[in-house]
Amino acid sequence: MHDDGTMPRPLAPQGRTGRPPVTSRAQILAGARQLIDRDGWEQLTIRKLAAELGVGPTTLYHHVRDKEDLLLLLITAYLDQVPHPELPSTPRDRIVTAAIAIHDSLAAWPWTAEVLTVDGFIARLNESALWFVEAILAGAVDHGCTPQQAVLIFRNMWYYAAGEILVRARTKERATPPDFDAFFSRLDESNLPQLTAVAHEWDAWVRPDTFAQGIEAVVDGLLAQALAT
Amino acid sequence: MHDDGTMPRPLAPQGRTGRPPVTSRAQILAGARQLIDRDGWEQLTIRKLAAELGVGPTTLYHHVRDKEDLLLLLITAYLDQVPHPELPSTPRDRIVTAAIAIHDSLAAWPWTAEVLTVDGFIARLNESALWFVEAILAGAVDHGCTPQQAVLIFRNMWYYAAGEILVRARTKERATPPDFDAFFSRLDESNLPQLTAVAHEWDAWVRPDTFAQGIEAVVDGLLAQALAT
DNA sequence: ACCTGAACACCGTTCAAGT
DNA sequence: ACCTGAACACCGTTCAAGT
Repeated sequence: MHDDGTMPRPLAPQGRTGRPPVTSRAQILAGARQLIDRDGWEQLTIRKLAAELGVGPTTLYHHVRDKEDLLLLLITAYLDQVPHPELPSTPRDRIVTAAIAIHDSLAAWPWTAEVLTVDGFIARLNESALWFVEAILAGAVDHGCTPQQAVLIFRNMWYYAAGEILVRARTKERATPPDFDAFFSRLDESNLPQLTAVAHEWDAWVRPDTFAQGIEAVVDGLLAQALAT
Repeated sequence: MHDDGTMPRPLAPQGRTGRPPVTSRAQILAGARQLIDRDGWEQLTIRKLAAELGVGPTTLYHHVRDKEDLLLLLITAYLDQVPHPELPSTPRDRIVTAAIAIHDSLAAWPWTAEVLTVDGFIARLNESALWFVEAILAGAVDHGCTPQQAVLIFRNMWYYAAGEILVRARTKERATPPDFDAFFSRLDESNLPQLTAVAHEWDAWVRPDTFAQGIEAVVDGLLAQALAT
């Protein structure tokens, strides 16, 4: 549990004492975001960020616990400013809408994929981001699920969304993958007939973003299973 | 496209020439696996692996392209030895059975999560592992899907499975997460009623492995959507 | 043909010393 | 209180020189 910067710090009697700060957590987060947007996610290192801010690398450790903490603060601040969508009237559509909104926000900033799977990620979100979780849980309960079913539905949707973001984030843009031809030629048509039949189309079929369609199928499947038991 | 070691190399006229090899790709893969099993995934570095084998670190680069290549070879060899399950008679159950089998194999060796999302992962699998992909595609087609629908169903199942493995692989074993109490106390009951209501149960509800149940719901949702259009 | 050590170009993080 | 450089303990990879 650490200071989130919203509490005014009690001042020493005669004002501040000791060496004055040269930076702050807010400046560090702003610098990190700038560095990522300008030079790419791979360029975000503690040392480069410090250089960007014009401070010593070790100074950052007075403002964030470690690099993972920095990343979590960054994603939290980002999700905090994501607008909440208008929710439709049926519970099922509310679930889908909330899921698409949070997914699209994360997918738009692909480096977030690197932090999505850290232990206790959901528990570290702030209230604005938890609004999406609440919308999904409430939608499931309104649809007729028990609270426990709602939690499991959320978790399964999270697996799907996180998997989609992670796989796509690491799929480079490219015309045709380098060894795709080698891949096709290795296929044994008699053992793998379906795969052989679709091999040449695979890349083109799999490239378009079908998250919205996919999450609808996932949600419908999960809701149907919950209500059937 | 590189030598996969199955082709006999043509010998020079008078037999081999030049400095004799001190190791081989097979030995490197065996050493890597031993290192992971004994010391954990984090301990697998090029340098430590070379030390384990008693060779110079740079020697490995004559047998594998780079570290990612090594990891892919390792997972390929592992998946190659995974037994193919008996497939049930209905297409829908064949899809579910194949998915659970491949998931459980990957989940049993959690470090594989690190490689699951590399670009073109599926295209680098060998025939034995592609058997699972074929089983899922064939199941979908037998159920009445078009080949394109079958490919998208496979891809969506892959997102779900990969997400589950990735999230779980990074979730440490623990009684109760350190700042879970802080998490609960931050929640505003009036804005987040559902979340507040389930907060204390969340961890216990989410901990059990429900992949088999989840993939059934996902498959049913995807198949229903495909047949409806 | 294959192996090697040295070197390059980095990392995240700790810590004692300084202001 | 806060900042700093030096240092620790590493990485993956390239490359010229060796056998």
